Amino acid sequence: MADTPNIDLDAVDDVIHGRLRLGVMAYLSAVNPASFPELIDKTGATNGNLSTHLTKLETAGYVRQEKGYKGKRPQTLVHLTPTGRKAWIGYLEAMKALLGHTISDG
Amino acid sequence: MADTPNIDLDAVDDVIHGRLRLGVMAYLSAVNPASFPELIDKTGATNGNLSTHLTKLETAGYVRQEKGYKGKRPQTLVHLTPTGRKAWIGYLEAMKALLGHTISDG
DNA sequence: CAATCTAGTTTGCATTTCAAACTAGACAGA
DNA sequence: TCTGTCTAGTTTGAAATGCAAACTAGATTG
Repeated sequence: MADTPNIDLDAVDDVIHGRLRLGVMAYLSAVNPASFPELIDKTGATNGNLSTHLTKLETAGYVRQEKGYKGKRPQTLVHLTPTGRKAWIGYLEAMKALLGHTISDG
Repeated sequence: MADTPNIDLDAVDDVIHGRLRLGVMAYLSAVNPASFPELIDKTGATNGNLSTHLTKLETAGYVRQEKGYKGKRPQTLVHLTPTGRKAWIGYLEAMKALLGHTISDG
C-alpha cells in the first residue's frame, strides 16, 4: 500500500531543533534547573556558544536564567519554564511522528 | 534520582539533522525511491532549496540521484543508499537516547 | 598587589539556509 | 513554425545561524 508518510516539518520547532539547544533542552527536561558550567560540561559547548544559545532559548520563553551566587562566585541557574516544557513535549511528538516511519521497516 | 543524562551531541549527524534534510530522509526511509516533485510536495520545500540539500545528502553518500525520464520529461529519482539507511538508523538511535529522558517524566 | 581562575558576554568570521532568478526541454495553440 | 507556458531542475547572492576567540568582571591565591 502506498500510504505515504506525512512530513510535517513546520511542527519541528527550530528554536529547539538546533543541535546545541536540543542538548540543553534534553538535559533540562531531566535536570531542572542546571547551572551554566554544568551545561557546558554536559553538552561540550564553549561558554560563548552556550551563552548565545541560552539567550535564544530565553527570548523564546523556554528557559529562565536566574543569576545568583554560589558562595561569593556568580552562578547562573538555567530553569526550564512551563512554556519550555510544553514546547519540548511538542517537539518530542513532532519528532516521534517524523522518525516513526522507519520502525516497521523490514 | 540524580543520575544525570548523558548528552551525546556528536552522535547527532548534522547532515541529517538539518530540518529539510531530516524531512527528506524520513520520507525516503519509508518511500524509496521518491521523485523530486514528490519530495517538494511532501516537504514543502522550494525546488532551489531542495536541490541544494539533495546535493549535500548526495555528497555525504546518503542518497543517489538517478536522472532519467518519465515519458519524455526529465525525472530525478532520489534513492536512499545503504550508507544513508545506516546513517538514518544511527540518527534514530542518537535521537532516541537524547529524547528518551523525558519519557519517565510525571 | 600581581597573577590566575571561574563565570559569563560580545564580537566578528565562516558556514549554512533559503528562495529568487535563471536554464532547458516539452507541450499547446495560432 | 514560432510563441507562450508548463514542468523540472540549478545557480547564486543575500540573510540568518553557529561558533569560538577575545574580552569583562570579580574571587582567590601566592
